[in-house]
Amino acid sequence: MQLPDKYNSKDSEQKWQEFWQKENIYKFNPDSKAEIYSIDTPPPTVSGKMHLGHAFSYTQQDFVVRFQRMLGKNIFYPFGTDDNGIPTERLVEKTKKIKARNMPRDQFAKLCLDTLEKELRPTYIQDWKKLGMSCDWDIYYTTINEHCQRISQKSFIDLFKIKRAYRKKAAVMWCPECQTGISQVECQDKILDSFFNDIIFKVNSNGKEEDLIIATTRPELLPACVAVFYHPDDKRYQKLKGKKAKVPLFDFEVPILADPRADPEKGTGLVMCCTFGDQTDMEWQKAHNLPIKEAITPDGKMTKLAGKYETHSIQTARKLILEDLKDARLCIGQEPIKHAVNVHERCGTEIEFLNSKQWFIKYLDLKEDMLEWGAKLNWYPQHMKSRYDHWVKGLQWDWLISRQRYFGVPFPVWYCTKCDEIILADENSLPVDPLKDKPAIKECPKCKCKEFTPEKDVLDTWATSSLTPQIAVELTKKELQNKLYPMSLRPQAHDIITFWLFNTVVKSQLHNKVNPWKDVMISGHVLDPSGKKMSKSKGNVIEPQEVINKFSADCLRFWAAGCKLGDDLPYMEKDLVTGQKFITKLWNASKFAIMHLEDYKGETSEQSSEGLGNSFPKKPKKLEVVDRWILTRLSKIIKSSTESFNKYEYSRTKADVENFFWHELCDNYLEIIKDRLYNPDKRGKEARLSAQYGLYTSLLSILKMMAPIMPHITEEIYHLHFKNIDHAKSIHIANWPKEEKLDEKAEKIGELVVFAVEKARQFKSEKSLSLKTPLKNIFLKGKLSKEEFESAKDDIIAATKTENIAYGPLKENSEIDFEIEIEI
RNA sequence: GGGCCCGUGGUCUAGUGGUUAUGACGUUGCCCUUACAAGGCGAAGUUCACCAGUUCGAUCCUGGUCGGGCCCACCA
Repeated sequence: MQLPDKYNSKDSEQKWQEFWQKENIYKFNPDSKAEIYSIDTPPPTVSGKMHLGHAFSYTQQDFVVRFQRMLGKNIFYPFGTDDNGIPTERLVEKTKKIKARNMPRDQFAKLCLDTLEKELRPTYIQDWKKLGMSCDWDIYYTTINEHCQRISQKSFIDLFKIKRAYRKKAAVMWCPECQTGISQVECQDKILDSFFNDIIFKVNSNGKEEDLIIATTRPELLPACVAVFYHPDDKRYQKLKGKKAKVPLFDFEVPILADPRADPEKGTGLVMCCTFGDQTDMEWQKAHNLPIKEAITPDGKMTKLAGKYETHSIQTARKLILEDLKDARLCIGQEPIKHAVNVHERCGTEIEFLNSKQWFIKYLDLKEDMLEWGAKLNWYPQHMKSRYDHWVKGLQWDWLISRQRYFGVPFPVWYCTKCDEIILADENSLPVDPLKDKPAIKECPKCKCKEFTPEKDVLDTWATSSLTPQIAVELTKKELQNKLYPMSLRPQAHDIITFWLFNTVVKSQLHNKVNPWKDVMISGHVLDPSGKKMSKSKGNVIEPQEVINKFSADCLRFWAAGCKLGDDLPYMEKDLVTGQKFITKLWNASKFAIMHLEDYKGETSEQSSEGLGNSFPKKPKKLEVVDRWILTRLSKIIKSSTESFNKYEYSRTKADVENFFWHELCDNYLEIIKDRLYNPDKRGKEARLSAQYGLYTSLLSILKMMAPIMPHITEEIYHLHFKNIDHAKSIHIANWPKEEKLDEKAEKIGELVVFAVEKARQFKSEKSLSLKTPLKNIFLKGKLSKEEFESAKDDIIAATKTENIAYGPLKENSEIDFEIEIEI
């Protein structure tokens, strides 16, 4: 067969992606009896572009899934998109130049849905297909569709029934930009420039008015000041006990109190407490039963408490108040500082604390259980577990699940207009939108009132996406669901262990008292060449589609397989070249092999009825020693690769197979068997058949072991020839190669052959001779017997192009295995 | 302040209680060898961050130092 000289990755990748889809190669088989391997695929957020980090971690999970599939398992590999919540809102607001809060909720929701449907989702999903992902694309969900809304609302109702969901007025973390409460996990640190301002409070001390200097970064909160604190051991301020301080500009008095949480080292050792400046302020408010003063409105403006500063923004009020303080000589110093503040991870706005009525999931009492749940998961790599533990130990808030937003899953809740009784939706009517729908009951069970107020809030997106195992599994028929859940694997990157992984475990345990999966595999991040995280704001982002266009998906995957699971990897374009070279080498070696296998039918021993490639050809009666050598080497590689893959160490499989293919198979084996392949008249038909068997078996095995990593090129080569004998519809549903009995003796002899071949090559290279230059004499010494040497003699002569070869024994106690002298 | 990870030829990395310490990219020499010249085959290059300890022996184990990254906390 005449094969094209070059492999065209662009055509090939598209061709095979279409083939896989058309032939349903990756389709989950609900009727199969095979062991099920189910994956809780991460649903990517549609509102962003796919970035290299996605490509990196999604291909890594795909390696594992493809391997499991070739082991013969029935793969349940769904694909979803996460498109509800603030990210979508922000994108739609930006592209359509509108504001959600200025239009009716259902109208805005419809706009979001339309935009998703028509503009965002189709091209987005296409990007994932181009990576060569082997998902069953028909098992599809979007976190905003009815299916997900129903499951999410049902989850809420169930949690309410077991008294885990509760509603309470409390101080919550608030984003003034998004105008919603947020949860602990959505906060991020940001270092900002600020000033530490020394402000004068007055205290009446024995009839005299004295100055108290208090340092603060937030003078705009003066109107909400409720107390002044000092440390109980701070000698300077003991005399202030029981006195009152007068707040500057606002001229009201607050108590001066002692509390160990006041740091004597910080500022002047005096601190003002305002509800709600930060978390300590809230603790003080509770501990000392201080009044609640709200200075800030939900949209980040000053309240009427601020007097003449009312309606100004926080920033402006800060500026104005400082100016006024300075004018009144009440601000006597400013020290520029850099300090970390909490910002909302979606928009970067500084977090405020606001008193409001919200829904929570009660779980702070479960910390011990959470640690146990985490310990029951199989973590790959193991050390990622500590991130989970660390997060659990640091939890301080119950999970705030209500969001004062527009596009999301609504709470299935109404309130009695008169008595505020909570009315849940009927479970059979889910999903509901309380803004449009009516509750099932006609009157309040408590007060008989007939009017209800709908809950306007929507659920936190994580309240829905933490249900992805149930969401995916419930897309199948009921009898299967127990087999699919708990799932086999959760793959994801390490940045969302505290968001998605943690929340999913919590929900699964609260609902079903089991972990949602057995294994978790955690991928690392892609860094820029200088080792920094890639992010839009830094402008160092590389788009995977560019990489695929310039190189190929297989190259990208080969690159992603080059680092250990969980490791971060700096992206350097030159590293993609390696994969391309590998593809070229694989193509050329296959071209050579297929050329010499054209007449090889292999007398297959058995054929699989299911079309799974397990019909290995019969072993020829006589196998040459070099062929037994390569097959033994191959078996060892198969064994180690299989073990590595089972432990999610795909990078090791890749490295082992790559090395075996290039340096053992191509550099040596192919060179050694050429003589037998090309010259059956000289070496005999049997010797040729033996070489063909070795060549066929080792190359097919290499292709199969590389198939999870480079699915396109391996499929292409498989179909060019190997399929005719191996009989699988696709290499990806062919059987993973099996190791065979090792032939230790042949392996030793093979080492001698390789030694001679490599030395001869080195000899010629050092003398600047062409590799085809004939050699006159080779004197070999080794610990092998004369007969053992003789069994490989013809192959050594042919591969080194030597006229005469002599062999002698090496001393028993010699430290080296072989010795060689070469004469030209 | 706490936790986790990491520090191996110029660059990125593999790895193990005893190896001539992987491999790739880069550098360099040679070779049109009947698979492979936008290629192949050779060669050079690493005191395995530093210091101490355990050990017959440490790049690998322990402790410390320095440096880098990530996460969490604080954030008046």
